[in-house]
Amino acid sequence: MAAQTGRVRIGDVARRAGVSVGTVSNVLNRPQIVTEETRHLVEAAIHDLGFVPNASARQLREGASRAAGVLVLDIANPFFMEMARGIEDRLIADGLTMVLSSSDGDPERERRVLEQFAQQRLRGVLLTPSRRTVENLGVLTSQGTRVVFLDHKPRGQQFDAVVTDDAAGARTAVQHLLHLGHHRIGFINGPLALQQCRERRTGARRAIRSSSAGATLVELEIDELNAAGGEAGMHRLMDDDPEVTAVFCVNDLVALGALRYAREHQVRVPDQVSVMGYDDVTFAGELAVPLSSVRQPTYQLGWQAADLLLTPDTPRQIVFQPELVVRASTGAVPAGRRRGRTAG
Amino acid sequence: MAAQTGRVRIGDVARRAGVSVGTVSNVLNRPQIVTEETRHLVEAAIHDLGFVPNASARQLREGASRAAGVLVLDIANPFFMEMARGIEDRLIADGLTMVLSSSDGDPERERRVLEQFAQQRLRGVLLTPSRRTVENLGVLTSQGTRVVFLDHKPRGQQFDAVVTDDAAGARTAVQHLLHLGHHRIGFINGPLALQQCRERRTGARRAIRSSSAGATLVELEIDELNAAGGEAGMHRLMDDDPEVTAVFCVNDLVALGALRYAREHQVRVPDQVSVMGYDDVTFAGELAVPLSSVRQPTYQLGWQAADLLLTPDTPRQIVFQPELVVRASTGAVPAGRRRGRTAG
DNA sequence: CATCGTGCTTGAATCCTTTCAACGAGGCAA
DNA sequence: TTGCCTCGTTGAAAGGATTCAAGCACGATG
Repeated sequence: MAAQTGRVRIGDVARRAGVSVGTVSNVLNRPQIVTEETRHLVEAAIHDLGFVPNASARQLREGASRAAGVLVLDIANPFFMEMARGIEDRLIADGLTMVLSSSDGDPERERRVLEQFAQQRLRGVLLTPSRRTVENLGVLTSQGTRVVFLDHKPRGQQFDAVVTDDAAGARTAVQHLLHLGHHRIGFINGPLALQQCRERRTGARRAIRSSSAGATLVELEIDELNAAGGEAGMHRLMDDDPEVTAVFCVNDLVALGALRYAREHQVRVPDQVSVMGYDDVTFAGELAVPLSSVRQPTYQLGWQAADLLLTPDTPRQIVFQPELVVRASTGAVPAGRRRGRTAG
Repeated sequence: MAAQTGRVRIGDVARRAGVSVGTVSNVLNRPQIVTEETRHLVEAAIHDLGFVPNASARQLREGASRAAGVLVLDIANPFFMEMARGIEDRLIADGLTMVLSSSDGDPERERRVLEQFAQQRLRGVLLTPSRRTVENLGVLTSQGTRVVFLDHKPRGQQFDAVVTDDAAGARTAVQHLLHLGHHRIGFINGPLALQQCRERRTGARRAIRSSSAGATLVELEIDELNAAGGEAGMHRLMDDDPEVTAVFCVNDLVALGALRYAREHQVRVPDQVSVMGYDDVTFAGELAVPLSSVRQPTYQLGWQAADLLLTPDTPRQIVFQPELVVRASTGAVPAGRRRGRTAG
């Protein structure tokens, strides 16, 4: 490649190879219809000049870009990144790129990102919704951009979606705690603006309601779905309601924080308090107290969602079932707290 | 916003507002030079028609996109995502978007991504290099795209870079183990194609060489920088060299795997073997055996790198110093193994 | 009343690639 | 030799926003 700094256009390549621009374009996009000889000529010219096609011009002409957008709630959460991996692998198979962004659960930020996506005329958008997502969606749909919901979907709407049954997962989690004999259960939940938080609440409540012995769910809402939030939540919970013997955390990062609080305040898990997470991230099994959790087929979820985006005539909604993973962080109710045996 | 499905162009807006396309463009890009009255007129038309500017057309004309590219080694590693957060926050301040991609340490994949970046005429690219990065860089530099190296830089080259002194970090880590009395130290390293792996090896070796009592570094290379790799590496190490009393892992995910292996094979940490990580990711302190590690100012690293990209006349290279974090996974040499006391 | 200035608006030119109807060359059949 | 086909190549048009020199209107000044 010659030391070529200036802008090299397709016309320069054509001139150098002694062919027309149309032919160069053909070499780039439909090499099979070009004579081998011509092709070599053009390829040599491209190489010599260091030509790199201008994606903007191509997109402008083609009307759509060769990328799909992905908007997740939290880029630092390994759960979403595992999902992104599944998405990217599927996209690459069709020669598409992934544009990844994070809303941090902030509707305004979400709006900005979706606006960007719309301006880019992406081939499609995959997103994990927050409460106001549907309003923000207008910019995309008005451009005819396909949208697939990831992990959750807006209630009662007919969008394409690949989801796990969060209500069922949360229900299973709380049922697990009930089976262990707990009857006063804390629930450290995130902002209810998030679909997943609402769904998981629904499931948790459902489990409580259908328990034969009357049990209580002590609900709590934290601002940020991370370890710091979990720590703060556990703090409030332990202070406000010392009767709680088990805590269900809305995800594993939050549970991580809850466990941290317990360790630092000499609350033994699970002897004094059981703790349950959600998502079953990589390190859940490796913690000081291996964390009981609810597993989702994360990679599959992403892969399927991308697949749905690329093959429009498949079924519209795919639901995965989550799976309970029991480890050491959940156990029987402490002796002194068992129902009916308090005091004596 | 009217239900407007077809493609709306800037000309349509102009016609509807009764002004020229130039004026609409001015409203979009330099609202301050347009009369308030005209501006309102145009904004109303934009809203009514549901107009969304076409980014491709804009970029084509402007010659560069309003985004910067970020290429990391592993999208699933919380360390890199924390860095990405720093980058994005800095970019947003200048109205830029972040395009995030992952090379998985695969030079061929890296090449493809950089090619994509080049075609997109990005405002700049931030990347964590693998060995062959410099060769792959040609496509970018020929387009005049600014490049800033992240976390590591190619040896002996004059590129813009924001790095931590990895050699120093690894040296500190191994010195810590030496101070504890270990003299046969395992080193589970990743592919030497990765700059960071080479640097850390350099530091580790340096520490060994300058130890007064002759100590040995037992080096081992694994294919993948993740927990599975760490588990396999620990396995090989324990089998091949039972004399090893301490293991330095090239990063925390690898250390996670090493700890997992130890737990599953009844190797007590740190009583029988000390384990040391690198990066100090979120959960390092919360593991079954809290992990000693080396902390980098991760978020700052990303933020500074983006800042360097955006303000070209600042110093060319910024070096952060890493910091030793001692936790429970490292301890004194087991009694029976102490130097000079073996057997009796 | 004429002239000059100020400041907003105009619209043609430009950015670069893809597409496709039209063209031309060469082979084959009549 | 002429006509017809096939197959590869050509080149002009299209795609949509930005830019900037030129135009215009209106108010102020001499």
